[in-house]
Amino acid sequence: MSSDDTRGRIIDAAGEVFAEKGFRAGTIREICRRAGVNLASVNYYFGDKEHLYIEAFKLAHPAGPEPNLAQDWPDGALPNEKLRAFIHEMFKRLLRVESPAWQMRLLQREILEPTPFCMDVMREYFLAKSTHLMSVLDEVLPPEMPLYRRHQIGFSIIGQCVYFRAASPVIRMVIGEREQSEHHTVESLTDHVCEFVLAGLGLAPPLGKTAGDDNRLDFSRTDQAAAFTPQRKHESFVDEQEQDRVKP
Amino acid sequence: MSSDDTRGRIIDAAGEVFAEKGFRAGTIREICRRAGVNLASVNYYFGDKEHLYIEAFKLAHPAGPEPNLAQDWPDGALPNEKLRAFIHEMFKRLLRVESPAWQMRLLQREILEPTPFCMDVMREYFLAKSTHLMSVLDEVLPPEMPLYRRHQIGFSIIGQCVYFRAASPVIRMVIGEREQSEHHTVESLTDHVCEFVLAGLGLAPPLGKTAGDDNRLDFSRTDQAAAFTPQRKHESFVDEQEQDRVKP
DNA sequence: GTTGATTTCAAACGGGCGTTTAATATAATT
DNA sequence: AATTATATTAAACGCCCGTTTGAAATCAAC
Repeated sequence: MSSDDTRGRIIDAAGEVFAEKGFRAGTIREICRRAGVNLASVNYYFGDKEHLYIEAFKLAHPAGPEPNLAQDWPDGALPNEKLRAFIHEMFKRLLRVESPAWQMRLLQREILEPTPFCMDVMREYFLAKSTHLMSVLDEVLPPEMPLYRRHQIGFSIIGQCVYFRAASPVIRMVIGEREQSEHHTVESLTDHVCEFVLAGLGLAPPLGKTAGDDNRLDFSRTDQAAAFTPQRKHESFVDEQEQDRVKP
Repeated sequence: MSSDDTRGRIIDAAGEVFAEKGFRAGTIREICRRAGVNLASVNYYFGDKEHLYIEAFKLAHPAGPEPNLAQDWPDGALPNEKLRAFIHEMFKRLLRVESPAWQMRLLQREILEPTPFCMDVMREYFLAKSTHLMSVLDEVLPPEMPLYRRHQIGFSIIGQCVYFRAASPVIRMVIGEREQSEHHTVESLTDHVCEFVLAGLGLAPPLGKTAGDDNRLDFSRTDQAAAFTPQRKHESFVDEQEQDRVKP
């Protein structure tokens, strides 16, 4: 258990604070206050703020046993099952609210705004993650598809997952608090991204209406859509969510 | 023209600096240095740093003429053409390197880490953007699909676009500088996301291999109802390990 | 040219930050 | 018990920040 000694308590508190506010805005004073230790302890145990951040990040990086290794799969697993497991794991980590919730937030922060001193750990982590996803995609994508194209597809999948987490404040502005808490859960988002991605890859039926004859462009567009699409629903965008926190 | 007087030069410089470093890390001193004005000018013209940020953000928000209004479309435009135009416009704004490159970066920053004083402008902007995307999707998605599902699809599309920009440093770590500069251009990424999204919606052929039936599910003929059968919730083979890492 | 308002300027203020220090308390070793 | 090593503490240092100030410069109108 790392939260017994001073050093461990500092790292834990640092992880929380840095994940919440970032490296620069997260202050040593708050970290020490939260850890219940003296201000000078950080410099005593870690030298300076930067090295404390690195230590916290190293702890966050391999956070928990990385379960998604290629050889972990049962031999008979279908590609869509593997893909689903990958996305599910991603959302579980991104959205988890349990005790060590800060690890993924810290990682996410490094993705979107890298600090110069963690590049090596980051590269290692993402190479592993990407390689794993690529190995799954390889079973699905045609062999003649160029590598850059496979990469684009992989990042499209990861990007969707990360976005739902990273942009959640702005998403809440659009769909309202209720819809978000109800439908942007691990399970619901996993279902959605899986459906969308698998459809794009041809492993599941497409999400659009299948009115036409084949999956070519469908020409039954405007009339049908205008007739059946309830326009009211768009007004529910405005969705009476009001939290104002404005300053005087 | 805003860049002639002192006030305008300050706003321009503030936009750049805030877009690069964020509200907190961007200092008034650097802004004034870049604008070539005295340090006290910010407080003379704007009162304080926060109001300067708001002014810069207001200028960034309607950056350029917003071309993507629903009524702008030619009446005969197909849904996939509209979708492509939406994605293309998104990437053009996200990846542009021309003179006012900072507007979208500032907006992107507010998406991923909102400052409390721009919420209103943000909400207005994103409601408009989302409503527009939804109106396009409505022509494609079956009318009985619930609203939350449409929202998820919309955010999946936007999320892909934003991610390619926001995570570009980490993406570069994985694919290398050459592949990124060569294939992560506005046109190449527009092509990719369009293909992927349209395939997911059934407006284009899927990206996966279509030849063999080795491990591929066959959806050659599916009725519409099949598209909405919920995925199995619990994949038993998915990892169960949620333990925290314990330090030795 | 004088007056009066507006704009620029150099300098400083107070506060929060990361970091250091030197003294003290605790533990370990002999 | 005495001595050394280790850990904690309160206080301070120096730095950069946003902000303020009061005087100098610039401009406008008569």
